[in-house]
Amino acid sequence: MDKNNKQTKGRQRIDTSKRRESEEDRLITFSKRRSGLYKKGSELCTLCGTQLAILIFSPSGKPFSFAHPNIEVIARRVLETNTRSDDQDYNGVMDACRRHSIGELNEQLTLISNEVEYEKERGTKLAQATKARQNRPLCEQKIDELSDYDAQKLKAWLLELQARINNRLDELNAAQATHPSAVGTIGGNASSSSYGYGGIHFKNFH
Amino acid sequence: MDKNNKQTKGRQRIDTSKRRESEEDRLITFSKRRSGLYKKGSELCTLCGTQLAILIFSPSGKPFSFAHPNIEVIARRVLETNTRSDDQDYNGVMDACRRHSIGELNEQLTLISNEVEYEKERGTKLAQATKARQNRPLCEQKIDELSDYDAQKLKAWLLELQARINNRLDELNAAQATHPSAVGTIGGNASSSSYGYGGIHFKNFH
DNA sequence: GAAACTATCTTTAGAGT
DNA sequence: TACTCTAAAGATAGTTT
Repeated sequence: MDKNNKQTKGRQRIDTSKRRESEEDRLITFSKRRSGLYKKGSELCTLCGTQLAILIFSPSGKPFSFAHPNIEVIARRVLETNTRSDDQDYNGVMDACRRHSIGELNEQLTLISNEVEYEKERGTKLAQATKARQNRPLCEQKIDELSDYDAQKLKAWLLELQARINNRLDELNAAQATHPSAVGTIGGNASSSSYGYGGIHFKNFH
Repeated sequence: MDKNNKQTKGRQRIDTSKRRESEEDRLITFSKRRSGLYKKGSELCTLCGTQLAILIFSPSGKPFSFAHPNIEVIARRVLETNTRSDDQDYNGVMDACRRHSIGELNEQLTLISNEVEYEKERGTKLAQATKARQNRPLCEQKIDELSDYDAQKLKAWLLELQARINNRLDELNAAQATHPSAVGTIGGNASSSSYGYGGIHFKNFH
């Protein structure tokens, strides 16, 4: 090899504001960067003591997830599903969330997120075993494979939520006459406080 | 300038397997790395055409989120919020977040996530304005302040979900007699698809 | 005290195996 | 297909403004 001729071209710049055209490149990049993202997330957790959940759907629609904490939660769920007996621990997780001043709905969201992840995985596992479920929509798999315990719990929450929403709807109906619909501009108001990477926007809520 | 006299020490290595001891360092690191994580996530979305959601709870329990897609939802909300004329407060609270696209239940998950975030923020804003609501539970604030549109939508989804859950419960009831409780090991099943960084585990669902 | 800077550390694109 | 290697691109810890 010529000394001036580097052994490889090394890392090349790519335009991160464009989708990779090649199917193969996209797959490779997805794999590499997903790992990178998980690692970053993991480090954020350990360095700052945060809790984190990442959900990714690949170009082909495959779901991937990363979360901290969750080994315990997922493990507990597996145990629960297998033996189903401990409300204690289950509620303990919820209480822990509450104590962290995460709002109730958010807590439920996290809970559901876990459901989804767990059931999704279990669905896949079962699918591998039976192959029969493979073509069913993901959402059905998830719901249809909820444990009795989780289904009851989820149902209870949904009922409660629904009641509150119905109240809200009643409220809105009652106030409908006095509710004018005004319209404002986005750009003018949002520009000073919102920004994005590559045209995608995000928010922090303080 | 003398090249040997560096202006700064530049980036120093830190141990990513340990929590930052200093409260201040932790806060700074959290802020910087959260941005970095969002950026990585964003790039992954654009490069590979994936759909993504990230939820982070800061050490103090504050929720942060990032998702792709959903700019439209946010945009509509900004419009809505702008009609209320307290844009200054709104801007002060807003920071950043990104959105792209996702699968069925996850789409709903993101939707709810947005609901939560939006309502939480709006709840806070209103609380600042009126002070009266401040002592009400967050969850009530959120539900009670849902727009008619969102409330209807959320309700519709809940009804559908509920129907599926009821089906599942019926299924479980019917199968109860024939349902032996099989027990499997966690490690055995999960090991082939889970691994981790620094003790935090994640999974891929194939 | 947030934003900018900069030297260094970390990630990763492309190529090879 | 999945690792490994290399060097450039990119992220960021500590500092300065």
